[in-house]
Amino acid sequence: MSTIRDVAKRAGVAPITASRVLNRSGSFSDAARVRVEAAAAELGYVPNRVAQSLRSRRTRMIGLVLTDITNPFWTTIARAVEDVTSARGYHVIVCNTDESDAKQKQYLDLLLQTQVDGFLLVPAGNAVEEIDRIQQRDVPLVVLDRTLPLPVDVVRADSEGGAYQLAEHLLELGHRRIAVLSGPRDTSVAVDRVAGCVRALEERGLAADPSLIFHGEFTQESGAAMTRQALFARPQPTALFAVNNFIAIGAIRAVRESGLRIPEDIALVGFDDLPEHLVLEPFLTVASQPAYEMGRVAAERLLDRLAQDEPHEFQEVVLPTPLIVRRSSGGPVSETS
Amino acid sequence: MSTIRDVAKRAGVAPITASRVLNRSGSFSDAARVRVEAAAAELGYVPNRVAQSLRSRRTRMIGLVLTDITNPFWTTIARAVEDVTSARGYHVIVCNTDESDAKQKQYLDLLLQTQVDGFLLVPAGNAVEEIDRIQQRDVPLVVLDRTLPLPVDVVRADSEGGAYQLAEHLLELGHRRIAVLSGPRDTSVAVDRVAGCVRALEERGLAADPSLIFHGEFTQESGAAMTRQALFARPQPTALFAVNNFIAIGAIRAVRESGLRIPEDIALVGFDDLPEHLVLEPFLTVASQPAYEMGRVAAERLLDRLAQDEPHEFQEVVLPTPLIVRRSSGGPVSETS
DNA sequence: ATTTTCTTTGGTAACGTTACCAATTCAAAA
DNA sequence: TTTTGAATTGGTAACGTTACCAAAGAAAAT
Repeated sequence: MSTIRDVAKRAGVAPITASRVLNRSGSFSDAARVRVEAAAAELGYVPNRVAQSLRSRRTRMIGLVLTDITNPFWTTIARAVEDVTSARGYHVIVCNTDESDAKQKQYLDLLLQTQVDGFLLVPAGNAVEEIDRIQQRDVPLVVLDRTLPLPVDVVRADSEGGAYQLAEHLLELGHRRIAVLSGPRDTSVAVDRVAGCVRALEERGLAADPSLIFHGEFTQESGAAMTRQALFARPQPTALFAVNNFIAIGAIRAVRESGLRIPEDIALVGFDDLPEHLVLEPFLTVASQPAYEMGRVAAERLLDRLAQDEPHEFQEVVLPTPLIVRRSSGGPVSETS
Repeated sequence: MSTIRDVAKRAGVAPITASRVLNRSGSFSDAARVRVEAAAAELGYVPNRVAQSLRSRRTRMIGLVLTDITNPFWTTIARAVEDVTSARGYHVIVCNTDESDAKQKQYLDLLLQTQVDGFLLVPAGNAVEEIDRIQQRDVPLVVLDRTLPLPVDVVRADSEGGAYQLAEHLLELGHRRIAVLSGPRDTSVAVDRVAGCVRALEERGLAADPSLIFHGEFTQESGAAMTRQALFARPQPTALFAVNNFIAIGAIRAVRESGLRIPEDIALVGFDDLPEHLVLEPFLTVASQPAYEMGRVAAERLLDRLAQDEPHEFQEVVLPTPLIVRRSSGGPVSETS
């Protein structure tokens, strides 16, 4: 394969001049430009980004570390990130942690070695140490979706507020026993969504029943398992609150298994809308997170950080989570139910 | 940031010895190993993969170029690819072409510059020239999902066979007027699925009605548009055959718009199952493609190609597309319908 | 005509690593 | 004791590019 040296030789200039022409940097004569461009075309020259990166200390790659790209919420975010970054000449390396601390650490280590210019991270578990290591090395990082007890840029949705709205919606419909099906306790979104729900109850002078708050994982299986437990509670809850899309799907399955109907026998609300193009009959009442927007904003913020050199204030961007009422939450609940 | 030189100095050895210890290559004494490892740990040494790549001419990165990761079919494939390659220390760079030749060319060029070790490509449009360029440079490449008139490794599903089965299923139910909603003519899967359908008709001595074969894009909008046209045909088709999942969803929307019911008024079959975890009520009769398996096999094949040096025979792997019968195809059609 | 300034060009070195070759050490074999 | 061979270690250079510095030439100002 030909190098810039070959191009330069063929054009009768020094390699550095060829470099300047090909990168439109520095100055060069028109004659030089023509000859270099011709030589490059004739040789089918392909610049070697690895060498460029070594010299310039920039790889134009960013690491996108999320939990599971198979979840449409993350898929959409990944797509947004790719759209934004590729428009500016960056490549995206995608990694799935499956909420595992070990995998997360491994990926972050590897990405550091790869010298990615920046990180977009959905922190799994306790990522504080890892993030610290990254910041120590001055690699820009934007945390997505979740908060952490750390000074760091964050782009997320309003989990607490969304949950509050959902709970309020259920309360207005007359529900008083609401089972909350949540995720891992060390994940801010799981905690925030429970908190929003509890606040809605308390603002109405109602106490949240701790035995109706479940913590599991963000999976269908866990959602189904929590639902089965919830249905054992007496008096039985009249509504279920699933804190993410997979948990909601598991809940629906488990409710059906039990022979109950949604919303006639039990109401259900959830978080995260599924993309419009995937769902035929939108059915679930949700607090919808603006996934594409989150990815876009996070990627733009990261690129901004890459461009600026001076240290900066860390910012937290919180996007709204509008309530979308559909059938699953049902009409008002009669007093006897 | 510390380099291998710093580690070596601190350990009192030459850089090359430190390199040998850290990479477990060549030979070194136990004493050297201990000192180098200690030094590396104390300095928080992070090997620079860019420099390694420049020297070794391997980046341990592969490019995954597909049409749109937002489609669950591709999402699943991407996940499989990431699982397989990351287990062997490779990174995946994901690119969305949206079926655009221009975008595809741009991405492939960029990935060549990046010196990825290999390509997994879902070719958009006429990718022959681009692929040629890649093969010219001896970068291994595996084509996913689609065939091309080129000697190249391919991993795909049995489109023709799956379509044949679907058509047969409809014919057995008594349908005679089947509208085929297909994708771009320059995409092998679009052509193959039409062909499978036509073969099923012809084997029963029936002629395919060319006015019932539509070519559009692999999108919901296009699926809906083709469906509207199909419904204008007289006599009206009794069944619709959507060649991919997005087209099927568009078809369902358009049918509903028209006031008809599936399957009572018109039957529908499709290609590509949606992942189980996304669909509450599986409804669509489909030829299901083993997406994860396709991604896995393709990634493994590519990694094998990277490992071997000698030239090899190109292989085409065709995975089965089992028929899954559900409600959307309906029961037998009465003669009068 | 001389000085100043700007444009263009090139030489050298460096980014961090490892391939390649050569030297040294040490133990085992003769 | 000498020889042989294996294990260990290091020096040098190179991967392909561009940053940095300096020089040469051209154009403008005095």
